Amino acid sequence: MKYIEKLRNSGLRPTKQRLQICEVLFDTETTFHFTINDLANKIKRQLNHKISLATVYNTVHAFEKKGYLKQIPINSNQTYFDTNISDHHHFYDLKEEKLIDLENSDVGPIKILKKIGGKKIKSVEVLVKLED
Amino acid sequence: MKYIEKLRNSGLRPTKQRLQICEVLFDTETTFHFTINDLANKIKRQLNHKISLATVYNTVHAFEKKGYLKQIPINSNQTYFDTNISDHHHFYDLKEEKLIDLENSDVGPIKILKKIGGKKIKSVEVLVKLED
DNA sequence: CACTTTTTTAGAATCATTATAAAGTAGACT
DNA sequence: AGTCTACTTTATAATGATTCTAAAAAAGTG
Repeated sequence: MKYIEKLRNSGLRPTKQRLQICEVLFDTETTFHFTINDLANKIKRQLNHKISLATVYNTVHAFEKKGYLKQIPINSNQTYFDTNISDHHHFYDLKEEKLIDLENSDVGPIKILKKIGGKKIKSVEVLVKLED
Repeated sequence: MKYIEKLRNSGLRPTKQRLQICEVLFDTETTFHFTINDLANKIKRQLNHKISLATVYNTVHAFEKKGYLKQIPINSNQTYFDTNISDHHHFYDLKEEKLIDLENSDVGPIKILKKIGGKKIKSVEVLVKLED
């Protein structure tokens, strides 16, 4: 199985649950956005059995820490994650409450002119809110 | 009192609590970032009495809806607000867990090349994460 | 297999936020 | 000032996402 190596290399034991979550997250044509709840439902639908919610939380956080998922900075009562870990941005459709990817190439280059002493820029994320 | 008009013009009755919250929020040299909890504490400290937490929530949301406050898009267990309602951005210092303003003039112009049919851009917000 | 460490799990705990509904207040009109 | 109505405030309860707990299960090692 192709995810066993990946997990081992990250120092994560390739357990049944983690491998199944990998399938649901990464065996897809396209990347997608999700909340923990979305993911738990998708797992149940797709694998026909449930994985404990605590495990889903643990796994998503572990994957995020390892860089296999990204959190999307947006204000919502739930946390949104993205399986697209490339350097990119988001539209947020306020009416539909839906996120849409915005590739880096669709945003002109961003220059941050202000510097903060002793700190390095880790990421630059753009959120474009849309209305009708 | 200078906030009475402002509130009335927004269709908000100028109640004692709202006026006091206006003082705490807007009678300052500089703008600032806060969570509801920060604000509730600041009120208690500065006015020497408490305003019900529910009222603080109600008022902050009312002010945000009217455009007197902005929510800052960031992932945290609490919601961050900003009394700086000018078009600007933020640094987020991951180590200190602190927000720092980033004026529009400190960010090169941002061009959003992708268009979404029937939707207008309401805002463009940049979050720059900082590490050591 | 025996042993240690990590992981999973159900359920409880936490904590920010929102809802409720009763009491208080503002504004308008006499 | 008094009356009326609609809006506000308030304490408290309810909600709901997330985290914690600690016991059972599974993985890795020899």
